[in-house]
Amino acid sequence: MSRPTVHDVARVANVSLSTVDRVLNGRTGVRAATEERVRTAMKQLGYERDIMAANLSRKRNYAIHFVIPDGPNSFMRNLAAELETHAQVALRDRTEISVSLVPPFDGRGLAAALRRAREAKVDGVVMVATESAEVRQAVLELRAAGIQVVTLVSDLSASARGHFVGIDNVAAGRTAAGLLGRFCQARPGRIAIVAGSMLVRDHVERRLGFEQVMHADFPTLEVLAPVEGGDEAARVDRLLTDVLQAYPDVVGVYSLGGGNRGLRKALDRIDAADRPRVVVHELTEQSRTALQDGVFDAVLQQDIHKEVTSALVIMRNLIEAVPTDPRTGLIHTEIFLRDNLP
Amino acid sequence: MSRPTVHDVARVANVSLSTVDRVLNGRTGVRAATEERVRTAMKQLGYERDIMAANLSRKRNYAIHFVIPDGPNSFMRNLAAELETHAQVALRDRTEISVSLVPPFDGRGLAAALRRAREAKVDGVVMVATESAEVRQAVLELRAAGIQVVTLVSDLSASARGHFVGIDNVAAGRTAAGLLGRFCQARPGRIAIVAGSMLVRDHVERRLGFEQVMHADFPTLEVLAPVEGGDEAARVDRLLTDVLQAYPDVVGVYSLGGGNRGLRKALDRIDAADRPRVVVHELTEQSRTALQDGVFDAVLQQDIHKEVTSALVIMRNLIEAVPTDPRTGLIHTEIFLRDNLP
DNA sequence: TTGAAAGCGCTAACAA
DNA sequence: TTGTTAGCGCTTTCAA
Repeated sequence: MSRPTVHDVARVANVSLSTVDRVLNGRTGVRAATEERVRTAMKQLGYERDIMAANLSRKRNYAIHFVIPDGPNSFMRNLAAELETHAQVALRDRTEISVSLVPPFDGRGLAAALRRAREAKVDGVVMVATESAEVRQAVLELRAAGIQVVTLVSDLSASARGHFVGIDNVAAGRTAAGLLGRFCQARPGRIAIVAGSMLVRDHVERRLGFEQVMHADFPTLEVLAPVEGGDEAARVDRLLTDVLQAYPDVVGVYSLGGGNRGLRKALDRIDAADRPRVVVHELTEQSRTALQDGVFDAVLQQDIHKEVTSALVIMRNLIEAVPTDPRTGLIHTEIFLRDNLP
Repeated sequence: MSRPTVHDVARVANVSLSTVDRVLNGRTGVRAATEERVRTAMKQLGYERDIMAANLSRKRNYAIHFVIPDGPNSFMRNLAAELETHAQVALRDRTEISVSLVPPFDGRGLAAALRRAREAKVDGVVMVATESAEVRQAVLELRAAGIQVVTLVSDLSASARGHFVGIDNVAAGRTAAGLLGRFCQARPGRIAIVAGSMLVRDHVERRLGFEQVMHADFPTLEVLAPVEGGDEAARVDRLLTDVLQAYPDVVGVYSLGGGNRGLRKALDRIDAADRPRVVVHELTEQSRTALQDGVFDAVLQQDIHKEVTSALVIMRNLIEAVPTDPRTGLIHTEIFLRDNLP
């Protein structure tokens, strides 16, 4: 027995197709009594609308706009490349992806891009959020215009966004500590932290989680104050080299931002036997090689492909007002050792 | 500009809709010259068939049958629950999911279930494989009957299955070794392995990967021969207790199958300070609690939700002869410490 | 070997 | 307030 259609509902409720369609789509112009009859019929038959047929009829296309930061950050470059790929495939699912790049950490620029998206009358906006009052305002205006909003990678607090897709950065920091702490139990000593900038929310959260667990579970390891390398290789090299000279008993390093090339350089100056254990973020050519060479011990990563896929699924569900499995947006922080490199 | 349709192709090639349809679906009865004209038109227009419209027209329904092990193994219970959930949602995608349970580690029972699925004329079968000649034979028969086969969680060697969805179990074993080896560097000693059964490929592969890395990277740790607990708590408890008594210098345990409750029981009999480091598979109520209590150090996990979702996507693509992004079936082995429990 | 026409489940323009 | 009818892009009889 195949599933019931609008025809079946119409027949049972003793009305025409259009009337069924009207109540189905919440359009006006149906007497309460009639609507009731239709609803009863739908219940009775267990009717569920066939979204694909509906989309076919409507010639429905989902226009989804991504707003992501511009600049040299290799993670964001990967994101852009990922979107390029998805744009092709998504077409088959009646989804048109457009992308605009905005200056990083610039609330005003982001807000402007959101306004442009609203004027372009897209169906949904996915953005890597920067915290700012203007951005929150722009999001409210999008929602008021019936445009769905999803945050990606970086969330927006107290916002009207429909969903967040990304990893839990506090948990990532905690995980780094859980690993590094266990790795370093053979010889107590100090732990160095290399950050990009404490002006960036991810980094702040990662540091927070890291220190939480270090203090609670590995009290014999003393955590030094973070140095800020601005995600620049040369600066990271210089700063870390200074730290390693000032504290010869550094047994572990957590790098929670970019600039892994500089990190590696600094470490290569030390004898292999004396090198600290190292946990870093983001799987790149650099960090992959360093893992293989045994210079880095673990890499934490967020899978951009999964993030974009999830964002698209969530977006379509939001647009169709279909509920989404809450696990869809939850991106697990992946852990790579040299042993499970993809 | 909306995408080209069969009408456009027909017009450009100067043929009728049915002729376009014939070449589109590889049916016979088209002159070579005509077919060529149609193909040229499709190329020229960049035509891509709208699968949703095609399915609507065909009243296509995908009947997909899952065969999974029965018994108390909580990972498999979760899988069953997951399928229950998916069955509801999948209906919206014209997919009917059915499930049959077979005794674990029983090739004959699995083969019988596969035969029944063939007689039920489903479109595809997804199975958690047990290695056996009968199973391989049954798979060949399915394929001969035009039924697609996907293996889930545990693969079938030298088989005709169309795809495998699951984690890379060799890599998982290697990862376990990478973690456990680093965790145990403080005090050298022996490493115990608890397996379920060497009849399932995932367990064999995990052991393989584990021993590879242990021997190569941590030669001071001696790996004992695995004990087979059949994924049963009581047996795991008994076997591990025996091992721990026979070898008081066991500093690490890798449990690559089920029966974590038994594992925990055996460990609880030891003083906290003397307990070995422990890495296990599958996040369950049991293992989660043990992580929180510090009895287990790390849990490797495969996300069942993602696996089922991927299996369905791949299955539909296989049935439609549409290529699948190779990343779809590749499920990352997630690593949980007490610090990143979801 | 080819084509015309009806229909899949749903929507929308137009009538009544 | 309700109904009729013609599609959406594709498949499938049935004729030619």
